Amino acid sequence: MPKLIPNNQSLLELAPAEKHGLADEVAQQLFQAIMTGKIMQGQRINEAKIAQALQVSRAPVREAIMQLSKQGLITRIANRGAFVISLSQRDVEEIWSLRSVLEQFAITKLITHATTETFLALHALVREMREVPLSEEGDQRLAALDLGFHEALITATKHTRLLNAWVTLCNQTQLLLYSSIHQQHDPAGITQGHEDILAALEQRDAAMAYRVLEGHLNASYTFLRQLYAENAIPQAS
Amino acid sequence: MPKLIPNNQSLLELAPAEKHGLADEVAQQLFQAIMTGKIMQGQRINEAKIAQALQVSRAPVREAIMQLSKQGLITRIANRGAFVISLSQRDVEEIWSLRSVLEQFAITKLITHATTETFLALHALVREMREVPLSEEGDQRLAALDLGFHEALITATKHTRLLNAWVTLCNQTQLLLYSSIHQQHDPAGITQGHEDILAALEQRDAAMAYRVLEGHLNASYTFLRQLYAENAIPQAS
DNA sequence: AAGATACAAATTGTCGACAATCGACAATGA
DNA sequence: TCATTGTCGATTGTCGACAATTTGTATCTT
Repeated sequence: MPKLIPNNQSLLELAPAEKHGLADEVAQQLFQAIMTGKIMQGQRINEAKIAQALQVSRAPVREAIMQLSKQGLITRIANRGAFVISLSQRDVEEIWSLRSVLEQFAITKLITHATTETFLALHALVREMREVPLSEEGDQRLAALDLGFHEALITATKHTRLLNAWVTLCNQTQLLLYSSIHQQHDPAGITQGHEDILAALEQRDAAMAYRVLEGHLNASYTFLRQLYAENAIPQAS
Repeated sequence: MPKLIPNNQSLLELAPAEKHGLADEVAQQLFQAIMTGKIMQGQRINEAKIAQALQVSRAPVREAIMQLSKQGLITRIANRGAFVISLSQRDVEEIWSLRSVLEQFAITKLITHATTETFLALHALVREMREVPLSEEGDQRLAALDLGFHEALITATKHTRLLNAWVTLCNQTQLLLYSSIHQQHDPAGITQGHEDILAALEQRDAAMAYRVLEGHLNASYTFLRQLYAENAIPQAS
C-alpha cells in the first residue's frame, strides 16, 4: 500500500493487537476516513473503489470492512455492501445507557480492586487534560483524552469482555464526536468530572462514584440530544 | 455446498438476518461443529481442510471464520490461523459477571417498560420448559430453553446493542454447556427461577427481580466452577 | 549434548478473473 | 396512467493460483 498518509497513530490506543498485514492498514485508513468525516454516516463503502484508491486488491479491503463491522462502525448487508453506521437519536440513547451500565460495573470492580498503578495512570490522564490548550485542535485532543480516561477505567478492571463490549460503544461515540462536533461544550466540566470520579474511587466511595459518573455521562448525552434537536448531525443517503 | 446435514434450524433464533450465501452455510456448519464438540475448545481451524470438506473455496470459509470471530466463538491470530476459543475458569467468571450486569440492566428496563406481549412470550417459554421430559435430549433442550428465556428478556428491551453484547456471551455460555455438559444439574430449579423472575417482573418488583436473577445465575455459575475443579471441561492443545 | 542456522513443509494472506445477485430503468401490456 | 416484467449495469460473492509468513525438521557448530 504505497500511497496514503504516514500518520498512522490512533489517538486512542484501541487498535487490536492482531495484525493481518495489508488488511490492517486498510482498516486503519478506513477508520480514519470514517472518524474524520471523509466518509459520512450512512454512506456506502465500495470495495473496488477503496481497493483502487489504496492500490491493493479487494481481499484485504473486504477483511478490513469485516474488522470494522466487528468494531461496530460498519454494517454489512448481504449482496448490497457495507455502510457506515448511521446513528439516530435512539441509537445515541442506546449507546449512552449501555455505556453507563458498563462503566458503573467497572467502577464497582475498581472500588474493591483498584491498585496504586491504576490511580497513577488515571492521575496522569487528568493532568494531561488540564494542559490542553483552548483551540479547535485542543478540543479534538480533549475529546480523545476524555474517552481515554474512560477507557483507562475499563482497562483497569482487566475484564476483557467488558473492554470489548465497551470499545464498540466507544467507537460509535467517537464517530459522533469526531465526525460532527468540532467544538467541546464544557472542557473544564469534563476534566472536573474525571477528577471527581478519581477522587471517589480513591476514597472507595462507591455511591459517590456512581453519582458523579452518572452526571458526567448525562452531561454529554444531553449535549448530544440538543445537537440532534438542532439537526447538527450530518448524515448521507 | 452439496453435502452436509439438512437440519439447519438453530435451537435459539440467534441467527443473523444477513445472508451471505455460502459463507453463512459454512458458518452454520462450523457453529454446529463447535457447539457439539466436534471441534474442541482451543483447536485450530484449518481453512483449506474445511473448504475441502465442504466442497467450497477458501473465501467463504474465511468469511465464516470472521463471522464466528465476531460472535466471540473463534479467535483469529495473524498469520497463524483461527482457533476455537478456550475458556478458562477466569473466562467463565468474566462471562457470568458481565451477563449478570447486562441482564440486570434488561430487568431494570423491563420493570418500567414491559408490555403484555412480553409477559405472554415469557409465560409460553416457562410453560414449554415444564413439559420437557427428563432425558439426555430433554436436558439439552432444557439448556436451550434456559438461554432462550434469558434471550427473550434481553430482546424484550428492544435494545440492539444490549442484545449484541449479550449474544456474544450467550454463545460462549452455550459452548461451555453444549460441548462439555450433557447433564443438567437442577432442571426444576432452573424453571422455578424463571417463574420467579417473571413473577417479580409482573409485580414490578425490581429488588425481588434482581435478587432472583442474581441467585439464578449464581447457581449455574457455581455449578460450572465445580466442573472446572473436577477437570470436567475438555480442551484441545 | 545444547544451541544456532538453514532449509522444507504447511498455512495464511493477497491477487486477478469470473459468477451470482441486486437495483434501476426501459419496455410492455392492461 | 399505472403496474408488471425484462434487461442492463454496477457491485458483491466465489474461485483457483500465487506470494508471504510461520512452523517444524534436519544439519551444522561449539
